[in-house]
Amino acid sequence: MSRWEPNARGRLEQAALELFAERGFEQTTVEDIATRAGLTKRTFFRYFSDKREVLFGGGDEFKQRFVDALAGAPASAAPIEAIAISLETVASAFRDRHQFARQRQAVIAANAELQERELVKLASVAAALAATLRERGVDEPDASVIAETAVAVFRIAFERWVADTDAGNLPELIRESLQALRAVAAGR
Amino acid sequence: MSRWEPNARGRLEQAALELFAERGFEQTTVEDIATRAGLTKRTFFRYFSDKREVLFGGGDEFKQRFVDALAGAPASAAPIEAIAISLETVASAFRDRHQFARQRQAVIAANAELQERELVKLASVAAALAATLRERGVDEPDASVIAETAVAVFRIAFERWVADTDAGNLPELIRESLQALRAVAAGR
DNA sequence: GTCTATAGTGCGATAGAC
DNA sequence: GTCTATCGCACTATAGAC
Repeated sequence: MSRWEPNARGRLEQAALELFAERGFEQTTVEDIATRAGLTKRTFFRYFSDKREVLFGGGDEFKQRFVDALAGAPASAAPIEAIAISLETVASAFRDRHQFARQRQAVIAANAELQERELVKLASVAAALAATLRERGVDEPDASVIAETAVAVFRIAFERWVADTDAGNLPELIRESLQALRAVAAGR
Repeated sequence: MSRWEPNARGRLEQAALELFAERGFEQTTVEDIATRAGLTKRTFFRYFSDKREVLFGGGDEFKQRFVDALAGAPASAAPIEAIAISLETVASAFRDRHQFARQRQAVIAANAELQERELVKLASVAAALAATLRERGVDEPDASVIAETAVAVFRIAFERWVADTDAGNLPELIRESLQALRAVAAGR
């Protein structure tokens, strides 16, 4: 038997999600989480810079998926088409995650601090998408407007997706929201 | 002479902005702010629920300006036109505030926690605009898509405005960003 | 692993205004 | 006297330093 149980990070994330769901984010101390994971508070802060971060560990990977999909879109695609490809690609990766996403979203929805963290995560996605669009030759302010709008569309579709008890089709919801955007911008 | 100097709230806001600019948000304690304002920490928390709030006191008024301008747009105006009216109306109110906005934005830009708070404020504006659009008969997801996009456009224009040393024309920057949105959504 | 600084809260005391 | 703004103190939890 090894001195340390494996996957300390995963155990902390799991313990935190359980405890937040059971008794709420504020009613859970970092010490509680660490104890349930069989670790100490000090170890928690080795892995996560603050209490919220334990729910947002994969943030960079999430952002990177958007960026990679956008960078991989055909150079001939118009910005809005390239963005559509990026959003739908990321969306399709959530296909089997509906239950988990619902659970996580419920915890976040119950706490203002966590919602803030979520907004920051999405803002960083938007910034990364804008940078990638500039690399594709899109000038400002167009790049920022497209990137921010794309993230808004993704978020709205995602919220509609998790609000539903049975897993609908996230890419389809994305297409709907993008279509709404096109219609609105055209003045309809 | 009265026991209490008037305008405790304003003095706290002023002291906080000065101190944050002088030595940064994290290097300023609530006690520092209260002391400079001639008050105590306990009194600070009577006015502001947390340390960041002192920079976002007028948040509800800000949101209400967007909502009122949108609600006041002609019923015949298409959603995108009504939104344009709302954004430009609010923007024009900043005409004489360029210097103050720059100062405040510099403080916010220097600290991640304050940026979070700013995102929350803008998210609440978006939610209020979406609700107002629904009252105007716009269905979901269109209402949310328009509202989120509108706020993104405002933010991008505002950032460009404060980034400039001399006060440009904020409503004009808004029109530019909205035009970019229309062009992009049309696939150009 | 212990210690410290700070954010933020609860509650009662106090000093004025009326 | 009542009402209200402010203060003082004790307290918990986070977060980081040592």
